[in-house]
Amino acid sequence: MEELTNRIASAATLQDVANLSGVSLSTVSKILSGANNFKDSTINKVKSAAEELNYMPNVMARQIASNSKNRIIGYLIPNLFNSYYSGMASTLESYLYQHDYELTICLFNDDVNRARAYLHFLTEIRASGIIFGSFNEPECLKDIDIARKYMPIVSIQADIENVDRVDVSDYDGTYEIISYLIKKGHKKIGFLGYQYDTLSILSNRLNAYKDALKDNGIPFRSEYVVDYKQTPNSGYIMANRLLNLADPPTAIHCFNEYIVPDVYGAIQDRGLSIPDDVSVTAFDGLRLGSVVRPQLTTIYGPNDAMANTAVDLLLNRIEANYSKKPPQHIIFKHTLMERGSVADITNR
Amino acid sequence: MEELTNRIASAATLQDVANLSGVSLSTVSKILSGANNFKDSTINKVKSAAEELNYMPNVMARQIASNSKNRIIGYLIPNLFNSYYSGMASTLESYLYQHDYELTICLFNDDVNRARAYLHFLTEIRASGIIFGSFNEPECLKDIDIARKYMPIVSIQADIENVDRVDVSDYDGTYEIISYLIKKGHKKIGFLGYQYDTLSILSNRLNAYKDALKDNGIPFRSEYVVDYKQTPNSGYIMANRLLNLADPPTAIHCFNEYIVPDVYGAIQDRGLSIPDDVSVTAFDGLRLGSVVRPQLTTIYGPNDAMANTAVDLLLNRIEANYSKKPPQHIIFKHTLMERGSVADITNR
DNA sequence: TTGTAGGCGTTATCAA
DNA sequence: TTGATAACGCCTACAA
Repeated sequence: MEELTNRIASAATLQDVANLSGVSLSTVSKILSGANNFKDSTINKVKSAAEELNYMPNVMARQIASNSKNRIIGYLIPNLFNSYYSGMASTLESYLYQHDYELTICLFNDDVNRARAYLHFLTEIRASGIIFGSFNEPECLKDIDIARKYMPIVSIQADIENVDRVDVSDYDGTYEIISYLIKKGHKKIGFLGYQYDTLSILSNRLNAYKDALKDNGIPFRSEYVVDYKQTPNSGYIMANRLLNLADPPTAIHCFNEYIVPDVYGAIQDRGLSIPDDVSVTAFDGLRLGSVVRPQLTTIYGPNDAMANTAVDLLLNRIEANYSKKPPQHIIFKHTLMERGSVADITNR
Repeated sequence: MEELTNRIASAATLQDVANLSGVSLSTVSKILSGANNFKDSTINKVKSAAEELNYMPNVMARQIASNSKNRIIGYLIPNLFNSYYSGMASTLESYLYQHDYELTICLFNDDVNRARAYLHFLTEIRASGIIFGSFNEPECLKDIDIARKYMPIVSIQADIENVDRVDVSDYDGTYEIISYLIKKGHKKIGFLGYQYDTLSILSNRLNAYKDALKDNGIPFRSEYVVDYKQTPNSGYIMANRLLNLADPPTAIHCFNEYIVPDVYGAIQDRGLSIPDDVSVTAFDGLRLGSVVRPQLTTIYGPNDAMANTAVDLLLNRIEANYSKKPPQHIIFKHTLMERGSVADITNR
C-alpha cells in the first residue's frame, strides 16, 4: 500500500516511459506531443505507461531542446494592499488565459532589491514578457535594460523609456474633478499624494490640480498638498495632516483611491460627516469607491481596458517576433463618476 | 547609436561569452559561477565580456545540467479581491525572500480549469514547492496528487489529504464570538457563509455557530443562514437576504471578513446604523476591520504566523529532501478583538 | 510506423 | 590555471 506522505517520486523522464512501454524514447516523445501516425496499440502502450508513471514533461528541457518560447508573463508589482494592483492582476490573468499564457504575479513588497531579483528571475527563466505595474524604482532601470534584451516589456502607468505603455488621462481627469469641486463652491481643496517625485502620473495629477486652481483664480496653498510614502495606512495619516490644519480644506482629493477608506475613517473619527463637513474625491474607479458610504465621487480610469490593451501590445511584440515598431503609448480617457461624496457648498 | 525599441537581442550564451573573451566555454562557466582559481586577467576578461553581452544564465539549462532545484515556490489562490489572500501573499513573499526563494503567485480567478493549469505549470517547471491558498476545488485532487510526486505541498486552510497544513481555531473562534453576541443579548443572529459544501473551515465555523446557539438554548433558524457563491459583492447580496426577512436578525456574523464592507453598505443603505440597529461580527482579523467605521469586532486569526509556519513546513520538506515524516497539522489559536460593531441589547 | 543521432545551454569530471 | 567531453531531459531531422 502506497504511502501518501509528502515526498518526491523519482520524477519520471521520457526514457522511463520508453523503458516501461518498450518503445524508443523518440517514439514516446512524439506520441506524448500528440503525434497520430503510430499504431493505436503503441499509442496506448505509451500513454498508459506515462499515466502510470505520472509523467510530467520537464518544461525546461523541452524549451532548451526545441528552443521554443514558454508562455509565462510576469506582472511586477510593489504591493497588493492597493486593490488597484489586485484588480489589474485579475484582469490580466483572465485575458492572458484566453491567449493561453500563464500569468505569474511577482510581488516585491516595496523593496527595490526584490524588484530587481524578480526581474532577474523572469529574465533567467526566459519568460515571454513582462508587464510593469505602476511604480517607480529608478534603481531597476539597468535591470530593465537587460531584461528587455530578452523579452518585450509593457508598462501600465509606469515610467520606463522606450516600451509600449498604457495610461489614463491623468491630467485631464484630475483637472476635471478639481474643476468640479470648484464649481460646487469649494475653494479650500486638499490633495493627497505620494512621495514619488519622478513618477509622471503623480506629477501629471498634481500639475492638473495646480492648474485647475490657477485657472479658477484660487491661490495655491502648499499646506494643502500632502504626500507620504505608500503604506497600508498612509491615507489615515495624510488626511489627518490636512484635518489638523488651522484652516482645513472643505474638500480632499485623493491622488489614488485605495487610501479613501482610511481618509473616510480619519474624517469620521473626528465626528465629521462626508460630504456635509468634508467632501472627498479620488482617482481610479476601483470597486471600493462603490462600497464605502457615502459612495465616492471619483475619476474612473478604465483599468480593465488598460490591462487588456497592455496584453495586446505585449503579445503583438511577442508573436510578431519583437518587431521594431516604435513604442506605442496609448492613453485612455477618464470618466467623472458623480456619486455621493461631494457637497455643493456654493450657498454657504 | 543603438535603438532602444522593444526587441530581443540574440540572447547571449556561454559560448558567446567564451568567443568574445577568447577562452573556453567551460572556463567561462566556472568563472561566472564564482570560481576564483583563475588568473585575475582571465576573470576580468570573462566578466567584462559577459557584461558587454548582457549575458544572463539560462536557468533552465542550468537546472537540467546540474539537476539542481530551482527556488520557485508557487502560491495558488482563487482570487485577490479578498484581501485575506493578498495579505497572505505579501507575508509569504517576505518570509520566502529571507530564505532566498522566489514566490510566484498563481491566481486562477475561480476557474477550476485554470487552477489545474497552474498546477501543471508549477509541476512542469519543477517548482520547489506549492502553497495552497484556502479554497476548495475537488476537481484538482488528481492534479494535486501528481504534483506532490514532484514537490512538497503545504496547505493554508485548504482541505487536501496528507499534506502539511496550518489552520486557525475555526470552531472555537466562532463559538466564542457567537457566545459573545448571545451574552450581549442577541438571540437573532444571522450567519453569512459560502457555497463551499466540503470546505472544512466553513463547516467548522457553521457547526460552532449552531452549537453555540444550542448550548444557549436558542433555536436554530435556517433562514438566518445564508450562503452564496464568492463574488466581489456577495456580502451585499447576502446581507440583504437577511435584512429582507420579516423578522431580521439583530446581529450578523460573517464567515469571513472581506464581505464586511459590503454588509455595512447594505445595512447603511437602509438607513440603519451599526451597531445600534444591527451588530456585525466576522472572522479573520484583516486590516479592513480597523478601516471601517465603526471598527469591526471580530475573531482575529494570526495570518502572518500561519503564513510563516506554512513556509517553515514547506522548506523543511524541501531542504530535508522530502522526508517521510507524517503530515503536520498546526492549528493557531484565535483571539477575540472587541471593537465597535456590537451593541449590548440585554436591556432592550 | 518506428528508431538513431545530434544538438539545445549548462554543469561537472577529468585530463592537460 | 585551463580545456575537452560527457552528461542532463528533451526535440527533431533523417534513416530504416
